Amino acid sequence: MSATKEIAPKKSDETRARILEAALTLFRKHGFEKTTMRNIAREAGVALGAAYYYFDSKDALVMGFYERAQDDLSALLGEALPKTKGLQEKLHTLLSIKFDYFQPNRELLRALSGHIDPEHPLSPFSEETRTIREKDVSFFANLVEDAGLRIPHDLRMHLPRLLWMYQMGLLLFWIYDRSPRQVQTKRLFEKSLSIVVNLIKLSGFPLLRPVRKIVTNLLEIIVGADESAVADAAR
Amino acid sequence: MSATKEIAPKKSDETRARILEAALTLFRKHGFEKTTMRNIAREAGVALGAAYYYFDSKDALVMGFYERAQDDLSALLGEALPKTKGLQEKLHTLLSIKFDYFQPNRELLRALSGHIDPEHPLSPFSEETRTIREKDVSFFANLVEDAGLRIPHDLRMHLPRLLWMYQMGLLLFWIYDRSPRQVQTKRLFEKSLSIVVNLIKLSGFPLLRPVRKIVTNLLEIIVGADESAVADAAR
DNA sequence: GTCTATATCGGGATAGAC
DNA sequence: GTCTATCCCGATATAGAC
Repeated sequence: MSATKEIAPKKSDETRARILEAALTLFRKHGFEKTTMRNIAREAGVALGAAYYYFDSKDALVMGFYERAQDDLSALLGEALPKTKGLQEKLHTLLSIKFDYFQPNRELLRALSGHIDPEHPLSPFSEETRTIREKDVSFFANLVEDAGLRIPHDLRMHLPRLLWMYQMGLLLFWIYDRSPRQVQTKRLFEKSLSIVVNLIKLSGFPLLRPVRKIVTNLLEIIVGADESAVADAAR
Repeated sequence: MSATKEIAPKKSDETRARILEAALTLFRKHGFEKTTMRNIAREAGVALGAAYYYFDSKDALVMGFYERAQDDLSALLGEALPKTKGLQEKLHTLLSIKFDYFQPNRELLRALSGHIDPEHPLSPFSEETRTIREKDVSFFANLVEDAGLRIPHDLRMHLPRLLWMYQMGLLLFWIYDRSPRQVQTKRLFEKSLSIVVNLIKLSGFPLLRPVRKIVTNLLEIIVGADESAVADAAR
């Protein structure tokens, strides 16, 4: 009978949600920097200490935002992707959905884009965001799988991560795109996407083998650095 | 007689230098975040107000560091580069000198690497750092000039900026390289440099014209975005 | 113009009472 | 779980010594 643990998390989990909601509202309205924890607490109708009780820091609120976005996007993608065919269409759909989803929070993302240091908890490369990142990479892995292309093994093993980085690059460009309705990003997106897809399709072409080797060699140095850093951290 | 203006700026310009020096020392010793303006003032043997008299903010101290680095590097490069021959050797020398110069401040640079937003004064892409950046790009322009290669016009006009971005990428990788003596960066550097140089040398090869077009097209979208942003800011 | 001393404020974060 | 009080620090301002 006391299944309150799993079934009814209503208790004052709702307070937490209210605080997060208040924070996001204010972030969107006045920007991240200008929004103070005091404002957030007031907007949510709690005391400052209460806000800190639920979220260890202002950054923890951002983490809450990341997690919610991941959940929402997971649902949206799971819905839309199965209806698509081919690598290009799938990638186009995935990225379009992300752009649409993050549109209202573009300014917030800009304020957060400074977190590039893998040591920083909010960095897209940090240990703290690892599960989010890996889930995100897995979308690309599934997408490549479902596209059903024949891709050389050496490239294939890096492809999900590579596409994830392509996505991050596009998002970064988009965040700082000051053209009217981010049409520049749109242009870059369309143009680069077909190049990327063509490169992947061509990658099995025997003549391109040396080129592929050069690319995968570079990749291995970069990823290798990543892995030894992880090994480092584990010690 | 009263040529104090140009000849003897010793007055208490020296104080300014001392404050900057104190700041850098503390940044190196305790990191950027943990160093307070109060500490800096104390280390320099002046009052807090004096520190703010010379530097409007903690960030202004960083700007001072950038400017000094630019001056120092300008001298070092002007000394070393004329003794080199060929694109590869020149690029290798330039980048090696930068790595060596920044080595003691690697941690500081890591703390600053978050300034990626072109709106932020300390960003390498900001208006405030424009002259520094342009001077830096001009090193690459001269270097390409002096290497005396025949390079297609469409690529040549983008090349200095492109090489500058290559440099920034390497520096970024280096800043976060956790391998023993940044040997990973060393590997990436050697390997990528010869690829870059070979690509440039091959760029005039007629068969590669379509490839070059693809690259320059993408570049123009990206740079175009940059320029319209500048035009935007001017309005 | 150069600098000290000090007071004040805003905001992130914490301690401890209830 | 929630609130009040408090601390720390960056930043600003002011009054005044030299």
